Amino acid sequence: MAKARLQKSVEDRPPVGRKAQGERTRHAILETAVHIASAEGLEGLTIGRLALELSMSKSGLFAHFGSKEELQVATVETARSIFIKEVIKPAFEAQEGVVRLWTLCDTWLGYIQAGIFRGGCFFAAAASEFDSRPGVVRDRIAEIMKEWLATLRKAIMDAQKAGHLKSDVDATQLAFEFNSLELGANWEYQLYRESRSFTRAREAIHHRLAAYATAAGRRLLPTKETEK
Amino acid sequence: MAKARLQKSVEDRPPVGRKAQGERTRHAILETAVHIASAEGLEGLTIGRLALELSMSKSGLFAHFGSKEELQVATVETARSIFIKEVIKPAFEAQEGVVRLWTLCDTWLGYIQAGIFRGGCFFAAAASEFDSRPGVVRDRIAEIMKEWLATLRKAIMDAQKAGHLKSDVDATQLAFEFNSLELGANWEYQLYRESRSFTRAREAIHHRLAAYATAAGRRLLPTKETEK
DNA sequence: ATATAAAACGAACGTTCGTGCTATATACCT
DNA sequence: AGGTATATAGCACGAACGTTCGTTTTATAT
Repeated sequence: MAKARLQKSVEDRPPVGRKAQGERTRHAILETAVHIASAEGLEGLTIGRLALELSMSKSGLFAHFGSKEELQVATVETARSIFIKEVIKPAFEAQEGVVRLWTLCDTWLGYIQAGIFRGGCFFAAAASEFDSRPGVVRDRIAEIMKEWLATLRKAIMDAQKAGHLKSDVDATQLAFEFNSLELGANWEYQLYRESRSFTRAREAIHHRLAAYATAAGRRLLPTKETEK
Repeated sequence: MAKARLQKSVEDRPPVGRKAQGERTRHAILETAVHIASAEGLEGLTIGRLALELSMSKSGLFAHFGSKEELQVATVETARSIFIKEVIKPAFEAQEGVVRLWTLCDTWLGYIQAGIFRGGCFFAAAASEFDSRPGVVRDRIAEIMKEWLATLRKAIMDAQKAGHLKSDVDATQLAFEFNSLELGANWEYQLYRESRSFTRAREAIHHRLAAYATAAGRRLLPTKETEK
């Protein structure tokens, strides 16, 4: 009785205690899983390989998930957190409007360039692997990508509302184009490892932003010299 | 004797004879392999599965290639032939210049839309699967993609030479952008199966062509109503 | 210090993978 | 007709796959 009450009060605190050990291991597993999966794919991510890399037993690792599919879903979820931390959050520290929109694209490219995931964009790889493989994994990936496209679209519309972009620009269309250019850069970079791919994508996006910007918006856009 | 002479005259005709039987089987295998691989990946393309689909024995099938890697390379090569037949050749029947350039992009999108490969663009899938997996398969894929980018780039430069596109347009940059938009459409379509993805890519490409075209080039560009 | 529940383990399951070896059937050449 | 290269099949292999099981270790709450 007293036990239950005490435990309850601790429940949402930083993970300490016997129950927390599992969570910590699980987290470590997923951290490794994300990087293997981004390079070798979510199917190439094998439980034996994962166990070996973490020097633990297959069965001990497996117990954390109950099935490979659940491991895959958990891995996707972990990748999403990383993506949010590395791309979304930094961009949302920028001022709403055309600056945030540019930062969003720029940071995306930066996160590929920095090699946050061993195999480039986790979701580009995962989407192309699972797009013709029905199931919960595919569904979750599709959801997350919709989320991302919506974020991009909203940033565009916010930039319009702020008077930085002309109002007759089709936000969905522009979001599609930006996303394509980013995926294109990722794709080319993974194949040829030339950083020019990123320059090209930045160039294309910047050019489009400058073309669609109002006078006010253009003043806020970084000049080419300012770009890193 | 008479028989032999007869055979020689037939040599380049549709394959007949005991040696030809192997070739025919091999061709049939690869035709099936390409479609499985485009959907399930070149690694997911398993010899057992392939044999089952063709109702022949694993070993009998295997004998045609000697190793899985060789089967994969041959599959990539087959996909290349199909791509050439379905995309490159039709475009090269169009007049050199901005029309051929547009046709090249339009046909590319059409070949995805038509579902020539079960899993969308074979090379988009293969590239993203093998980009972090060194070996001959990866190398061949990278070569073929360079080939495609070069074709796109040359079409752009030819359009410039023909006076259809402004000469200050950076052909490599534009080729990158067009390729990205196509890959983006393929990616989005595989996930959500909405044909709007193609409309968006066409819109973006067409818009760019119109912006970069000379007066002469603009006259040759299909109007939106003309587009299929 | 001891009871207890969570966490990790080792061994084995039945499949499927790619790859050999050996034998048989088929089609051509002399 | 007989010999020969080719094409396919049958069978077995070792390894790796995801998964299950019963047991042992570990950590904490009392």
